[in-house]
Amino acid sequence: METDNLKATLEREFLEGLNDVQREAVLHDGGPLLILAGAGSGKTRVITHRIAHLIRVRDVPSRRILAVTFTNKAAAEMRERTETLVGPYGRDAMIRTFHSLGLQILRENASLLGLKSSFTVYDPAAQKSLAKKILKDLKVEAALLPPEAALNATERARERLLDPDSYAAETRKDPYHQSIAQFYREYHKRLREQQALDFSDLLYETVMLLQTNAQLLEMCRRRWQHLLVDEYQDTNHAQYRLVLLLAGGHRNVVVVGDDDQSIYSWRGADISNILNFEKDFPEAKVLRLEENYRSTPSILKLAASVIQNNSERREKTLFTNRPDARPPSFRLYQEEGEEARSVLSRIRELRSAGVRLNEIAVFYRTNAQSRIFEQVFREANLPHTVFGGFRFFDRKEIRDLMAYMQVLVNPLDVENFERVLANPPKGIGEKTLESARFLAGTTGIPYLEALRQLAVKPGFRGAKPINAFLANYERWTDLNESGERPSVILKTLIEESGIVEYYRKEDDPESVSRIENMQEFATALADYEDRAGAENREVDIAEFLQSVSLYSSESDPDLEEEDRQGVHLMTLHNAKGLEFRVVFFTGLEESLLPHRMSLEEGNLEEERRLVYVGITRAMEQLYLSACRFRRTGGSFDPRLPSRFLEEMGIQTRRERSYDEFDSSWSDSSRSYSERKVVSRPAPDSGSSALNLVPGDRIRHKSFGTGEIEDTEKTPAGTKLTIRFDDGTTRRFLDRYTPLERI
DNA sequence: TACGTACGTGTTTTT
DNA sequence: CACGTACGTA
Repeated sequence: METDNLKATLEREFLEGLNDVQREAVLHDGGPLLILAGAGSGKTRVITHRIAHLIRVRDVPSRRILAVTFTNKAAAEMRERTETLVGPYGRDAMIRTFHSLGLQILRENASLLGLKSSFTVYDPAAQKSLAKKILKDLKVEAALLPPEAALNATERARERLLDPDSYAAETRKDPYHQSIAQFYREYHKRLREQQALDFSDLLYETVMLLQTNAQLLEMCRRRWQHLLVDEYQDTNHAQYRLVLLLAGGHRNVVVVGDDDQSIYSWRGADISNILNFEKDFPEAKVLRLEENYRSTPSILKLAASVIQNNSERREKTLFTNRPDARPPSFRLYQEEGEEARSVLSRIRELRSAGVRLNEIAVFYRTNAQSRIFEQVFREANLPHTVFGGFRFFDRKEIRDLMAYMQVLVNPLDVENFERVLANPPKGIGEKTLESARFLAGTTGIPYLEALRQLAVKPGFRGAKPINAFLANYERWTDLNESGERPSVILKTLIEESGIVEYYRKEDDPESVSRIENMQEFATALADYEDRAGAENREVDIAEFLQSVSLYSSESDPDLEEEDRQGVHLMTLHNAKGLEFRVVFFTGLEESLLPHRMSLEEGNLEEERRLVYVGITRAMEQLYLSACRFRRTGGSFDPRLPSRFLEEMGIQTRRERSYDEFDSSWSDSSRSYSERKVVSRPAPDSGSSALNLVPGDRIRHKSFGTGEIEDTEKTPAGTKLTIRFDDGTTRRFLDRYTPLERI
């Protein structure tokens, strides 16, 4: 009786504040459920409340629940919010990313794959170094097939679950595609020889394992009786198959997503997974969450005006009952420095008006754009956090040390071995590495053994440094195998590898920070051990490296909370799933957004979704901006305002202040877009008429005199490369650049 | 042969 | 601007 009362109370608690559709989703009995959740419609809320409901009201043991997301950040948030609802009752719920789920299943069953559970997960650097060697061995010109392209193609194939044979079979017979097929075959072979997997393998091999091993599949289905998948619109084929496999028995699968927010097609995401859910599960119930709780009506309206231009989408209308606040605004700046300084001063105003800094975000399309904001904010002492750029674990000295640890765990890992042999420099160069590789490759002996044999080979001159290294390596291996604490091993490596001496150069502040980073790394590992120790878990190097490898490009797990202070700087891709009171959406320029590359790939609709994602992150205030000119690399190029601004009905003809814009825009966005008031800058206000050729002398009003070095016809006009007399080289589009012939 | 430096060249998004 | 390659020196 008492428990019934308790349950009723809990049930009410978990439904409180939810709308009818959200309640229906939480209460959904079982079986397949598709939730089409518009931006800001409370989907994370629905998922976490449903988990809470399952555990506390329906008595599902938390270890029977599996929730899958795409990013560690999202998983962490989901875990946190579940804990808020059910406290320790949710402790055993498995809330993870697809990749970490795969990794766990593979570790537990490595032997079924013919791998040791100590296998290595290659990071992009290791992948690339392996790819280069393979292409060289296959004698494929780098110009024909760059390593990145080869890797990209193989990863796409892997995501489609094509093994090298089926890939070769369906590949066109031109030399380019044949080279890729050949590459894929060799790449896969070498990864396995080196006891290594790459990111796409974590999904591919998991699917293969479950497909070929009925017993294991049955175990997984029994283990996870309820499956919840977030951001379903971003699943690739492998992830999709994984969901079908895991849900196959009980069919208790809830997927949540929004086709308008699919922004990862370039990573193999297939929007038809969400569009066809009802075909895969004909008995599926479909719910639509269309009430937005996040943004003001004018922000939502702006978002709708953009996204409605997409043709491939499920029509839906978001509405909100929130009161309107300050309408979104647009401002055009001269260059990115001005844009950044203006954002800074607006942030200062917001701060004095009581907005906390971590409620503010600055968005941009590419990571390179963060630089100017970091610089301006740093000079102004404005606290800020950059997401997704280079992080602690990406630093060279840290990666080097991780390679040292990695080869202690997996001596067959050639990529990390070569990194270790080359860093810090120890008298072992490219030629030696090549010989060892060749010896290992032709005789089939392990790389380490090849190195040993090379050192005693008559006539081989580079034996001394090899022997010195091997002696070190054996000592470190003994230390590891004697069960020494990982942090002690790391400290030993820092002291004995020569890495400190190498980086300790003169009074370079850079090298001081490198050495500090290494110490910090050792401390982080010691903390990790202590935390695991508190749970009575043994930590080995392999486990630590794994936990780091999956966090590679996200935030540093340790510095997380404290460092989250200040204004958030991030790419649009990083912004998905987050919300902020105030959003500065910067760099809305042609060739940046839509990005030139996407345009060439015919991916305009995805760029539009990116804009949609950006706009819908804003709760109260949204500031859009673009620049007339932008410095990229060495040159300073003119930019046109993004076509998406036109779609929003935003007037971009001349520079306007925020207030001017507010009054003219606020309530008439439609009529602007219908009249197409946006005009491009005059087609030619530059120097096209001069018909400049290499060798001509010119004068530029800002940069002085110089000589035309090169001209190149591009779709946008003729691109001039000018070498100025001060020695600098700059590139301009002739039609935008007034020049004087001298 | 190893390694540092000078130059030239191309530039999205990330688990 | 930052990375990768080509070259020159020890």
